[in-house]
Amino acid sequence: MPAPTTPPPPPLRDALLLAAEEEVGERGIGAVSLRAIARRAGVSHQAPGHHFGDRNGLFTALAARGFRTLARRMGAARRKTPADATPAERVATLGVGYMLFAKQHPALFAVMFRPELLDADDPDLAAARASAFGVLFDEIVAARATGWGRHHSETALALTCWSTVHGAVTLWREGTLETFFPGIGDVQAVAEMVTETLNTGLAAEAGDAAPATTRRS
Amino acid sequence: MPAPTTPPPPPLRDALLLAAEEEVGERGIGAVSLRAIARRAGVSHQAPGHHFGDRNGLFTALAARGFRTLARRMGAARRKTPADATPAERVATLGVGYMLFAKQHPALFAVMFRPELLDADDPDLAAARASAFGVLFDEIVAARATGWGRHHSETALALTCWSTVHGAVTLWREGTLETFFPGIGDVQAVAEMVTETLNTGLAAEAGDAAPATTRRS
DNA sequence: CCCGCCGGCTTGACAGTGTCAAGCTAGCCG
DNA sequence: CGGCTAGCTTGACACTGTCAAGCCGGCGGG
Repeated sequence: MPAPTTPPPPPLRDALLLAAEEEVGERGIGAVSLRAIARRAGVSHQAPGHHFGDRNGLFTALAARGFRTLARRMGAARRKTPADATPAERVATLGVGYMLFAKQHPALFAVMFRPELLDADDPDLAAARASAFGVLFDEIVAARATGWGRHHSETALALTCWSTVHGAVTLWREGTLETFFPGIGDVQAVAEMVTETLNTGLAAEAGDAAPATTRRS
Repeated sequence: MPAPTTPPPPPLRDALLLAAEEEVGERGIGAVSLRAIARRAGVSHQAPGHHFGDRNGLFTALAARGFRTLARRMGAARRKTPADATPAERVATLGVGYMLFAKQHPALFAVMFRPELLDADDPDLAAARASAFGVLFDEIVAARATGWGRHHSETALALTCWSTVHGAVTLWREGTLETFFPGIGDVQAVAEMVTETLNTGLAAEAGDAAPATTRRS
C-alpha cells in the first residue's frame, strides 16, 4: 500500500515545474506564459493545463514547492548553528537564511508571495507555507523562553521579525535598496544589518550609556 | 512662461489614470487590461497606448502619482504629530501612516512596488519615489540627532524601519497575516504592534530587569 | 485472443490581449 | 484658404489562456 491515492506522479509534471521555474527566472514573472513553458519542456501547448488545471494551478504547485524547500533550508540552517549561539543569534540566522533563499531561488520567491497567481485555498500550498513559517515560529518561541524579547507576545515577536526580513528582501529584490543606499552591498550584508538593528533595540539606547549588544565576542 | 514645456495636460490622461486605479481596485492587479481601462473611460482601445506609450508607461505614471500622494500623506502626518512627541513616536507615526496609505489606496500600492510593471528608469517615477522616501529619511535623521538609535548608522535605521513596515503591510495585504495570526486585527493594530516592538528593542530586554519603553505615559 | 476503457497527452478552435501602422478630424498659423 | 499638427480612432496581427474533442497505448475481463 505504498501510495494507492497517488500513483507515481508522471515525470512530465516535474519537468513542467522545472521549465516554469527556469522561464520565470529568465523572462521574469511578468512575461511568462504557459505556452512558453510548454515549449521549453517540449510538449504541447495544453500539457500544463492538463496537469495543473489552469495558470494558477501551475503557479500554486510551484509556490508550494518553494515553501517546502524554504522550510528545508531554514531547518538546515538552524541545525547548523553552533550549540553555544545566543537566542538572538539563532533567530538572526534564520532571518538571514530566509533572505539568502530569496536570492538563491528568485523565481520561486517571486511566485510564493504573489497572491493573484495562487489558488488561495489550495491545501497543499497552505501546508507547505505553514511548515516554513513553523520553523521560524518555533525558534522564536524557544528564544523567548530564554528571556529574549520576553516583554512582547510571541505573536508580536514573530510578526515583527518576519516583517522585517520579508520587507528587506522584497525591497532588495526590486533594486529599491541599491537606489536609495548605493553600495549597501549584497543580501547578506543587508540581512546582517537589519537583524542586528532589530535585535539591538532602538529606543533602549536613547537612555543607556552602552548599547545592548547582540554579539557575544 | 508658465509651462512652455508641458502644455495643459489633456484631461483624458487623468481620466485614464483614474479608470486604471478603479479597474485595478476592482479586478485586481493580475486581471487588469488596457482595453478594459479604455472601455471604462469610454474611449478607444488604443487611447491608453497613445498617451502612455505602452502598458508599463501607464502603470509607471500611476505609480508616480501614488508615490506623490504617499509623500503628501506622510508629510501631513508628520505635521500633525504633537510637538511634545518623542522621536520614537514621530518615527512610529510615519510608519503607521505608510501602512494606512497602503490600506486606503490598495490599487496604487499594488502598482508602486511591482517592478515588472514599471519603467525602471523613468525620471518622474524616480523623483516621486525619492520624495516619499525623503520624508521618512529626514525624520529618522532628526530622531537620531536626539539620541534615538544613535548606536546605529542612519542607513541601518532607515533600512530597518522601512523594511519592517513595508514587510508587515505587504504580508497583511496578501492575507498571510490573518492566516497565521487569526484575529490579529486591522492594519492599524498590526502597525502599532510592529512599530512598538521595533522601537522597544528585543535583545536589550534579555539583560534588563525593566523593559525599555517607548511610550512616555 | 480481443474488445472496451481509461489516463496521458495532443490538436483545434475561440475570445481576449498589447502593440504597430495608418487614418481621421478639428483647430490653428501662415 | 491650404496645410500642419495634436488627439484620438480604426484596423490588423501575433500571441495568450482555456474549452472541447480527438488520439493512442497499455490493462483487465470475457
